[in-house]
Amino acid sequence: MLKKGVERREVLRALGEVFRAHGYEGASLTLITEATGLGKGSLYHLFPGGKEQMAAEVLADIGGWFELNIYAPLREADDAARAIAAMIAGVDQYFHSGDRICLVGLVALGSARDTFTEAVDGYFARWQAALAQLLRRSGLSKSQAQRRAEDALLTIQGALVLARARNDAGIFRRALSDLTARLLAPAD
Amino acid sequence: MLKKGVERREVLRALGEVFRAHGYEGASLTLITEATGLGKGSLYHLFPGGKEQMAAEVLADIGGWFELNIYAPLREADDAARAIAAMIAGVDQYFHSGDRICLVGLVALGSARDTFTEAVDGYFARWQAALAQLLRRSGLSKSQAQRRAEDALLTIQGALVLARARNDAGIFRRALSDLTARLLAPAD
DNA sequence: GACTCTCTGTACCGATCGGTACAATATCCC
DNA sequence: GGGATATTGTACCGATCGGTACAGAGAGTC
Repeated sequence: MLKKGVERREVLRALGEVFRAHGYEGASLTLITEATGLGKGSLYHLFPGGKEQMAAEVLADIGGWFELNIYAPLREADDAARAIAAMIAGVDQYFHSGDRICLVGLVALGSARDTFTEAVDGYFARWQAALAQLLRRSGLSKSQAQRRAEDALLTIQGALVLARARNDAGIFRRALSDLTARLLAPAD
Repeated sequence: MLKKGVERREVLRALGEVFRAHGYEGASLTLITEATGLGKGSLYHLFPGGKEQMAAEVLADIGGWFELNIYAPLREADDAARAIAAMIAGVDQYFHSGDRICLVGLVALGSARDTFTEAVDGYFARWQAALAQLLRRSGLSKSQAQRRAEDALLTIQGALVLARARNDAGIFRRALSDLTARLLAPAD
């Protein structure tokens, strides 16, 4: 029998990696059973809603991780430089320095976006809001803060795409480094 | 009978839109026949290599478009500001101001990347080389030029992802505008 | 040990997948 | 018009898709 809380989290992690590797459409139940070590019986017992529920929970789990490790620290910080460094470090860790892509970005590009609109939009919306809020506290105007936060998110996503396309994780590391400087620059 | 050159190009355009909308794995032959108006018979007559050949030719076609409309002008330009403005205008046109995603980026994120490594890598490599070459001629160091070109590509890709994720094409337009300024800035 | 209730492996479902075979139909050249 | 060739629609292939049914194994309780 499952130790409910613990095991489910591990299953979600494995599910996340399958969806990351093959996309929502490409992640067949065969691949999923292999990656999780769970047969269809267990899978549909855990997720009666099938593949859609699995993906939804994975996205929610990712959202939870970012809420805890990225957004909340951003909101609560009083030292902007330190908070931004922490965010960059967290992002670097989460994406394995560019070796791991962003599932939310992948879903956003595919046709599964329509099924998970809210999760996808919310992921970026909350991130941008938390970051913009910090930048605003550090002296930027509202619109400048929002624009700069937008730039940060798009840079991270683009760096992940390009790093994977060119199979060069260095692209991601360089982008994060440049981004840090850009976020900390004085208002222009 | 097909007027070979003309019709094939139109078929490739339709194929491109299907792959853009559903990804490589998600683009079923049913969707393809609907989008192209061609039955399986015609499809496999035109592309004996099946789906893989279709995608390969679509990617090659895209590469050709960028070669002609983006890379070559970049290489041949002598006025950097004008050339960069032209590139941005071309990109804005191609991606319908943020309403259309980049198929190469989408393929890069999916598991189909391994099948089309060369096309995906080449698309970005040629772009970066052409842009870096121009920036170098305009006075930047080799490494600065390369880094700045890399930043340009990643910004465009990220803007497309974020614009689609948040369903806000304005993100793409703002990113292109900022990018223009960043590309034209003096060496730092 | 018997009674629950949770969990899981297996067989199976209809639908659809990418791809093939091929006869029928156009279109071309002469 | 006839013969060659290019193109197409349709039927069909085995494999796999996501999902369901259900019997039985496993664990917890008394």
